[in-house]
Amino acid sequence: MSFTYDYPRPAVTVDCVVFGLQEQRLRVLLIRRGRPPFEGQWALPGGFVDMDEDLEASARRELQEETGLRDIFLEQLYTFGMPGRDPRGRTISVAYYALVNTVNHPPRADDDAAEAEWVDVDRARTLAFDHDEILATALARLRGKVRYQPIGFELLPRKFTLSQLQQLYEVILERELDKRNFRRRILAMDLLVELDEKQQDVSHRAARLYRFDKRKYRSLEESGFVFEL
Amino acid sequence: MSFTYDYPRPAVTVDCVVFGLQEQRLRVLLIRRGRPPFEGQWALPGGFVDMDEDLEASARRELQEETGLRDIFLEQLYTFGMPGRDPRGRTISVAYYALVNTVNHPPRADDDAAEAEWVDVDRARTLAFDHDEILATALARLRGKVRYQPIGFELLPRKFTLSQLQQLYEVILERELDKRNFRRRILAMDLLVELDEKQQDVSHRAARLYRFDKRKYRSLEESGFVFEL
DNA sequence: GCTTCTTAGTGTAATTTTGACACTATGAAC
DNA sequence: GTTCATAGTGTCAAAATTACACTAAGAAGC
Repeated sequence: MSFTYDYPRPAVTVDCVVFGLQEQRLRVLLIRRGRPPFEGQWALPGGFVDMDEDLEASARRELQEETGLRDIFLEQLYTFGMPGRDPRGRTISVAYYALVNTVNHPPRADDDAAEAEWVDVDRARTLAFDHDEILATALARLRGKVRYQPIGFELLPRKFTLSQLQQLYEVILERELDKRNFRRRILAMDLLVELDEKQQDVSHRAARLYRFDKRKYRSLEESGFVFEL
Repeated sequence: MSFTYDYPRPAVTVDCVVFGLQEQRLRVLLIRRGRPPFEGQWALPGGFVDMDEDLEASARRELQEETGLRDIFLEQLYTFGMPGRDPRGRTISVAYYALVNTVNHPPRADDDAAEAEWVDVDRARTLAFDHDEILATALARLRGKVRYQPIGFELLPRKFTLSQLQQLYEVILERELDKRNFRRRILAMDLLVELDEKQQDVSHRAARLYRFDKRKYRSLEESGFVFEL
């Protein structure tokens, strides 16, 4: 079967930059390509957009197919369309970035992807296509956005300690934060719920657990509150 | 002539939300469509992406063709691809937003566009396609971005007074600012060059003119400075 | 069970930043 | 020379930010 048009059309794909946190390092989920072009090279998960499918739905479908991830934070990043970025012909890629708690989401290769793996963002290099550039764009976006939108929580388990939260911000922003000042700030926003629970299985004093109250955030947001770290 | 592919492909377009300032109001440049679909309705300038042309180049070409605008601030906004957004069939639109000093850029209808006009952003409604949504997205982006990137200057003439700058921010952010505090802040950033010139042809005390020093901004930016209003 | 080790958790004082606020200066028009 | 419109300027109180160091808890090892 084939499809004919009066004017030439580019192919349209989606690619996803999935960030996760492992061992105090920021990671990105890559797949090893199982077919040409760039067979055997690391690449971002992604694929062609179906004709009757919304762009975000495409991204979610490809993620599920190639890595098993579903129901995660996903947001459009940027659209890359430089002629020549795909050797198969003109291809426009709508890139998304996603944040997951990697403990809940072990990688899993599937379908076209030969292999899926969490890679340290600083070590992910020479990816297929222009995926280095897409990754760099996603990193810049994450570093910018994390400061004025409470998206960092998406990288942590539902229950977390304040130290974990602080480490998260330190890893993303690449600078150290003062413990007391950090706690004062984040608690003053009144977005965290203090739980009646403590960390388990640590060989030192166990820290109190908190969770992020997304509903409270949404309602504060409506009354003009802006998250800012 | 026709073009055939093994799989169906969406059409890809670019659309531009061009903002300008006129009579202390924020305006958007619209064209009246000269052909179906939505013939006669107001729409954003835009059109189909050529096969060998970068996305931003497409946006600039369409802007020039339809409105005569060139060499302006232009940045990618978001990509809209909901099935059904174009009655002619699946169409994905990469939207850009632009900022111009409207004094230098009078509208001019051209080519496919029957008419081009600056419309008050609050009065622009029931545009063709999903252009209402694109405009709303662009407005939100402008309001967000103007606070932490010095892009507002793109809407003013090269030489401007501090009062004009303040009004600009008041219009975009939709709130009043204190004159003395505004001046203190903006001058403290050391991004404006005080010129040896005053306003001409005003029937009251003439204000000093300033210009934005983009080079200084870039160098401060590199050393970690962040613009913030 | 005592010591050690590791991380949790807490307060204050100095400095800086913010926000509120009102009058004089200049220059054109009448 | 009076009127009118906008330009331009400083201070003080309150709030926010920064820098900074010790005690508390609990598991591990002896």
